[in-house]
Amino acid sequence: MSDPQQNPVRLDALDRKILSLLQQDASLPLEEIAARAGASRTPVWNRIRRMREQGVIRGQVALLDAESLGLEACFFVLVRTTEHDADWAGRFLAAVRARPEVVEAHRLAGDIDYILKVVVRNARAYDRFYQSLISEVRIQNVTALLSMEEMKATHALPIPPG
Amino acid sequence: MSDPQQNPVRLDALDRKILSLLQQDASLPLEEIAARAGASRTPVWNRIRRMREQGVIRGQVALLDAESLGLEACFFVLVRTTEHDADWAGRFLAAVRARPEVVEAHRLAGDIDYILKVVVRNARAYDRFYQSLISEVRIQNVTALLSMEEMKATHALPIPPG
DNA sequence: TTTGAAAACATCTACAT
DNA sequence: ATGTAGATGTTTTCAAA
Repeated sequence: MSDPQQNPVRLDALDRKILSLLQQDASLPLEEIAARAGASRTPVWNRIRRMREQGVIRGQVALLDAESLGLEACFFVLVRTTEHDADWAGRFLAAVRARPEVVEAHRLAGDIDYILKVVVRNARAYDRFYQSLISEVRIQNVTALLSMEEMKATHALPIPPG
Repeated sequence: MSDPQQNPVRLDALDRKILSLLQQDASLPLEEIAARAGASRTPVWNRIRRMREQGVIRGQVALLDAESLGLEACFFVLVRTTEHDADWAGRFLAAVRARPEVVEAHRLAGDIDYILKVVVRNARAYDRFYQSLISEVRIQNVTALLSMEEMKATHALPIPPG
């Protein structure tokens, strides 16, 4: 937690194995993680602590089921703007950060300026979001891509080999 | 875990408060969650157990820092295909599921057929992924959107009010 | 809902390898 | 740097009030 992303940290095979287990299931007891990683508690625990301090492990969260929460619609929103000054960008950033239905937002290279991932109850809720967003910041062009089926979704990053 | 997404489960305000806390930080002690939710341990614990059984809570994972792992590039890949038969779709699904660098894949409504989110070390690694994918399944047209900046990224779903 | 208490677990230390 | 072992405090889990 102390050292947020001080870039490529050196990780050995045991570190990577531990990370791989933890990002699949962080509720495993330490002893189980140690067993599966082929080591014993103390070294595994020391590595976990070190990786937390280094910021490699950012935290631990519960994953919820969108459908159980009544969140049945997911849109990817492609945004083009004519305005590229810092003031506009700041207001757009604030608008996006303030809306919990925007679960992801990226600034892009190339001809589309931004992509958003928006999770809402239904199409009507998306429209409310959209109207609210364009009333707050001027946007040249918006294309909404509606997800019909989540084929794959993981929170596990691909851990590169050494 | 027993009852995967049996759709809109009834949740009261306390359930939602608990979920909101857990999806921000699942390492909080039960007592802390109870205190912040304004209840005591046992009822909170019973609700957490119930929501796990109902599949509202899908699990608990560690979140890793992409940069620390040397994963500096993120692409959104827009895929168009001419082939819409079940066989092609099955092979595409298998190809996508087999590749850990694809962290998300959706089948879309409309003129673009699929969107993928791909996390890799750099542009060269993306090109390897791309070459490998198109050698495995025929694809009509691919547009890759390169993320220059992750403006927002959360694993927390927006929890709708009652 | 609260309290209390048993069992499981994480955490840290010390020592040996 | 890793393993073993154990001490300590915390947390989960469950029973009972």
